Amino acid sequence: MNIGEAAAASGLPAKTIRYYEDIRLVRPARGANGYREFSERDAHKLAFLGRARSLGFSIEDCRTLLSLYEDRDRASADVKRVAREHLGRIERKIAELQALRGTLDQLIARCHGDDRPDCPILDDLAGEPDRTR
Amino acid sequence: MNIGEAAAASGLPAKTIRYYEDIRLVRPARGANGYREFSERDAHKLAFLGRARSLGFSIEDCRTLLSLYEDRDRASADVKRVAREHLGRIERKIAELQALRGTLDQLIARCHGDDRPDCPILDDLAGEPDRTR
DNA sequence: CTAGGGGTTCCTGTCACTGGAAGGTCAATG
DNA sequence: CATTGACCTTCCAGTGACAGGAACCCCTAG
Repeated sequence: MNIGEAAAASGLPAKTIRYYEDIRLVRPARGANGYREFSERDAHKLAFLGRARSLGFSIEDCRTLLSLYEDRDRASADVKRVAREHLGRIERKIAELQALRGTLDQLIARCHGDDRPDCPILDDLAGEPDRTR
Repeated sequence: MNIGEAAAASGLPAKTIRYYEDIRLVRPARGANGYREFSERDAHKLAFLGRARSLGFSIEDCRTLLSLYEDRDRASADVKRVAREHLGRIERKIAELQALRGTLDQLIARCHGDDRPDCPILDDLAGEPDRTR
């Protein structure tokens, strides 16, 4: 199957598949005309990558997960560790964004948002002490 | 004040300040020796930018906020709109990450994480239907 | 024979910096 | 006066994970 079919089968854009070949995540065969030839196994790998990426795993994590997937002697502990580290990063990111949300929420609440120029949001960004809080 | 002092005063790395000049967020004067010369006003702007960036505003948002900050005839509604749009992006991102966390949590919980090879995390990534859930 | 819809490579751009190389300038010291 | 070391300058490359587009090749149908 050529790249268009592989894209349809895996749900990944052809551009992305070419990129994955560039960084050696997949290594499709080549036909006489220079076209990539994807096996079922290649397509399966691509779908695996698509799902791993949609869970937010980095490309390097994907590389690790893929090699674990293909290793019949893997230990599930290794997979779990990768997933847990990823989960930790996500949780830290959530906490960080929630803190931002809290700050922004407060600033927005205090700004009347009309056609007058005075604005607690700008005051805060300018480092001015807040007299209304 | 030269770039090192401006960096210390604003809390931004000198590299970042040079970059901000590159993209015309600040326009410090130049001395006879070619060194940048930052006024108090410049330093204040840099600190403003640092705070806006730390709230997660994009550079383009910062550009807008800075011009609003410097416009005495601004309407606070304009500032509030920028902030609300940013807040919306943050909230969408939080929701997205929370969904990822939920999925990952479940997968991790079901993986025994020992030295055996069978692993629900890999099974899920491989697209296999789950028999234990 | 031509048109179109595949495919190919290569280059550029994204975002907001960061690191590093090669070299100029300044203030203090020997 | 020469040197040292801290500072400054510019320019180039890399980050992550692609996306857009140009220029060109290939295959099939009409």
